[in-house]
Amino acid sequence: MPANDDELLARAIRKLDRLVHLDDDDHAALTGLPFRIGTARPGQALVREGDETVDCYVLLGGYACRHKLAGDGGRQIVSFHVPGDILDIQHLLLPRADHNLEAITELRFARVGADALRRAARDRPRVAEALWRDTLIDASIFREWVLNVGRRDAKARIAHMLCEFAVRREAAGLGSPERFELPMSQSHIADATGLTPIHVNRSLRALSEDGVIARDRRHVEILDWPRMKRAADFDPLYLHAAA
Amino acid sequence: MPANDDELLARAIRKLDRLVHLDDDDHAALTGLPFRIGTARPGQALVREGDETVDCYVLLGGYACRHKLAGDGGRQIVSFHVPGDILDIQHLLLPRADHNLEAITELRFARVGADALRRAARDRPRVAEALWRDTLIDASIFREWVLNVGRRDAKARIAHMLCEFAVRREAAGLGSPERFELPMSQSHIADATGLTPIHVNRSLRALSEDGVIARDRRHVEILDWPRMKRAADFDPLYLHAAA
DNA sequence: CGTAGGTTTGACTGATCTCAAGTTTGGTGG
DNA sequence: CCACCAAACTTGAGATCAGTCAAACCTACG
Repeated sequence: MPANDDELLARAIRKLDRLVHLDDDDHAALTGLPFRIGTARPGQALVREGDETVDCYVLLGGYACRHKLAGDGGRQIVSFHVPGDILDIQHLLLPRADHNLEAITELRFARVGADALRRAARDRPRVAEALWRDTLIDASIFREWVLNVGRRDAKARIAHMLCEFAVRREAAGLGSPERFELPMSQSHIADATGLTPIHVNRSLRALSEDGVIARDRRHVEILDWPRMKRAADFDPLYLHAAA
Repeated sequence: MPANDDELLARAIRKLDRLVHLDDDDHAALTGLPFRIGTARPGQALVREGDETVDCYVLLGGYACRHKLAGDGGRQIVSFHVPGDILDIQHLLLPRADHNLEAITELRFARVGADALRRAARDRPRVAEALWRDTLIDASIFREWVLNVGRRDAKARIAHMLCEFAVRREAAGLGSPERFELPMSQSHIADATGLTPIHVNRSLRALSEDGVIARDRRHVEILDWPRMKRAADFDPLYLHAAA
């Protein structure tokens, strides 16, 4: 496991490097960016809808989500995030946040000034391209979520969310996709899938009874990956090998 | 109304100019891009999921949508498009299409080579920024759609879709948002909102009976815009003044 | 006209929600 | 180490929104 913040940040940059090959100067431009380390408690909001945007966040440790609120108080999570993810890149170019950014677990992150990052992107086309590409993959994931919430039944929706999470956390170097600990509560899963926590609970049990997953506390084991993919209607094309 | 293809293309470029101010050289770089005019019939696919990406499309006339298919055959429309929209910008940087692009009405469009457009973006930071910004607004709209489909009931979902369409077509210079013709069938609306066509029909009737809209064939009139916004839980912040 | 696609209506079914009540879990302080 | 508490999880019963199946009815267009 990476030991310190610098090494964790270097990982995030390597991730960008995988999206678009960066040369030494590009690397230098990114590693030279000033940043401040911050932490957050579970449930704490980092960015609120309507906020003016000042910083981007690089997740160093812990899990976070982005969500929006409906007028009737209903909450919709639009994405989950794992360490190494760069959050709120969209705020480099959009003046106001259109959604909330919230810690799920204890969080450690680096704040990078949006101005400085925007300047790096202006000066170095490949840096801009890598960041842009990252946001395009983000958008592809949102499209898949629209499909997930709009056209799949409860069991498939939840299974799909689990598949995506398993694959993305593996890509982030957090271990095997076959068995892992879920950082989010069943309420989080409900808000991500457009269901109620009660129905999430029942659907998770149904998936266990089907024999595709096993659960123990918040640990999930995917017993039969091909069958799980079928149950989830999961095809990782939409992740564009970001994961 | 604009008379010819060149004028229609100039409109699309002016739209980018509104996102990020472009100088004369930027304009020249864009207007100098080679393009081919194409047309499509209603229902015709322009891009299919899995396709290698070669071109971007600028919508000159008619309406289009992007959609994804679930394993069980269910279809989810993830966005509607009006003349002036640049489609498939994401394919500048992603090698394979993760969704389908389809004509709703008779369509007229310009195909621009992805290579040429990518080169323009590399050479001219402001061009890249404008295109990037356009894709970020796209992503914001997808987030709102996740919320729409995940957390609003049928009436609100449909009302929200109508509000967005009304605002965007007005922004594209296609006339008043108070009264307009819907290019899409009730099946299209169903696929966009995650409902069945039958329930869309009933919900549209309910909206009429509530007195917030009036319908005649495919014409829609929004009788009371403040009440409509409330019924739709519509707040245009997420459009980031793209519309 | 005749046909195909789109719209409308009705009756019934079913997935998911709501309300309500336990139970387990993990953390905190004595 | 134990008692307590809040949060999360689990289960049950009944209600409801939206889906399914089936059949007319438009309406545009060849």
